[in-house]
Amino acid sequence: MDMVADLGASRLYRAPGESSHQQPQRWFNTADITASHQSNLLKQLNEQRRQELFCDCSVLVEGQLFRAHRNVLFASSGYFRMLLSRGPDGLPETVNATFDVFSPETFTVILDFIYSGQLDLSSHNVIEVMSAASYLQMNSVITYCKNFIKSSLDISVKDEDSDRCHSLSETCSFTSGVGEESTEHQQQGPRSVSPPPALWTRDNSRSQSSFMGKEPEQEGSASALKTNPSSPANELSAETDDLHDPQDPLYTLPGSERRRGKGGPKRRVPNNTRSGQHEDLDIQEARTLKAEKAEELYATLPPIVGVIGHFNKDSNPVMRFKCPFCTHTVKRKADLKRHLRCHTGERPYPCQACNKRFTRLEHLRSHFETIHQARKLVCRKCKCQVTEETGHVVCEGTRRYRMCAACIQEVGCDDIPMDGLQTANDEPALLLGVDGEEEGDTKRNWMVNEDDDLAEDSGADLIIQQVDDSDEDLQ
DNA sequence: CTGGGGATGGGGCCC
DNA sequence: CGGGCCCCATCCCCA
Repeated sequence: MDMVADLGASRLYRAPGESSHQQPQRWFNTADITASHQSNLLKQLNEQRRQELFCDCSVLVEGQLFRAHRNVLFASSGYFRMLLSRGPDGLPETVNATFDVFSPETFTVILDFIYSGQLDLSSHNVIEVMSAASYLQMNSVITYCKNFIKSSLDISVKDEDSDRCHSLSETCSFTSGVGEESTEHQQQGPRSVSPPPALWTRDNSRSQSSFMGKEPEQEGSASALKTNPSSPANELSAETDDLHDPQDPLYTLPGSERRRGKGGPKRRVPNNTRSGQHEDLDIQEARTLKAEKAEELYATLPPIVGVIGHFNKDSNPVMRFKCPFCTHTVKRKADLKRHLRCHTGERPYPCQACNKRFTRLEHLRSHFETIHQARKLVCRKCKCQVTEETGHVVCEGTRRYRMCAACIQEVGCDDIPMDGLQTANDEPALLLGVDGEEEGDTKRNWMVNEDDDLAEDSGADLIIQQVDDSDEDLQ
């Protein structure tokens, strides 16, 4: 057999006995062969499982028995790897495992994935499947679940996200479970044995919407996340925190801004390629979708579970609300809703000046006041107390801070590239609306519209100005 | 390497 | 129930 072409990972081989002069030629793409072989092998194994042929492993989940092959489980799950590789004397003829930390339905989804590569995720089971996958140490399933949740949460439908949506849909190709741990990053390769579910399309926001609306009647089926205090499922919280694309401005990782290093705030690239009318329509549509998706997000979360926290002095039970993602409980439902943002990554409060997003308005306000408004009456250099009159406001890009007159003089205006000295009543540009008109609602100062352009981060610019903050009062 | 300070995030709870 | 305040923990930067 001659190798006639090298196409990267896949190679083309000519069939035996065929010379290059013979026509027509039959080409064998080894990648196709491999995919086909793996697919057939998996089908065979699945069939054997269904007929309970050669099954040497019994898994009991809440009383329901599942039969499987230990080598398949071994190859698919870190948990089973540990379970099945212990003991110097080898394993008995049959291995039994018992689980009470997830439901039989959930394990069915997991097992079907292992044997078919099809992960039957829905908005109602994704949390429990992810929890079970975490317990069973099936990283690829966790990744799929994360992507699924992220997609559910991805309420940003900006054009700039299209490419990411595309890549997301690609990374959510649901591939074979066998050997997944070693090949889960090769999902775009020829190994993919099944197409992604219908919802994973390029425009995943829309498809997700339609998907979400597909199973409203199963609301009650989404049981609360079952956690085992000693189980790896407790890693779920950390795992869930990880699900956010650090590049996604709407769902940045908690603290990811800082982890990203000293690079400036991410700038949005204006899309000039489309007509204004089309853009307006899209923006309206995007806003509608965004609102709908936020509703869907909370509608599809696992039900909030009321648990008895403790007994008060009258021996009456005190109800608390349990987070479906972690073990945290709170007194008030509203507090739980706030807490959930640390799991969902939702950051609904963007800063007008730097586009950094926050989970809470108060955090945004605090950020805006300290970073962009120089509200702290302290000299940044010598830390001495200054007043609004004596503290000169130094602008560095979108950052503003105060320096006392002495420090200003010490630094020397010659050393500071100054764009000019603004008058006391000048509003900094970043506090204006995008079209330059001052907003009547001062809240708009730190809120940014989705279609607003970012304030330019003139990183090198340094402007010293005296500011009368009296009319910058935010509330 | 280390300690201090700033920025940020999250929880409790009051209004 | 949302907004807001206070407090604390953590991370990061810088001297």
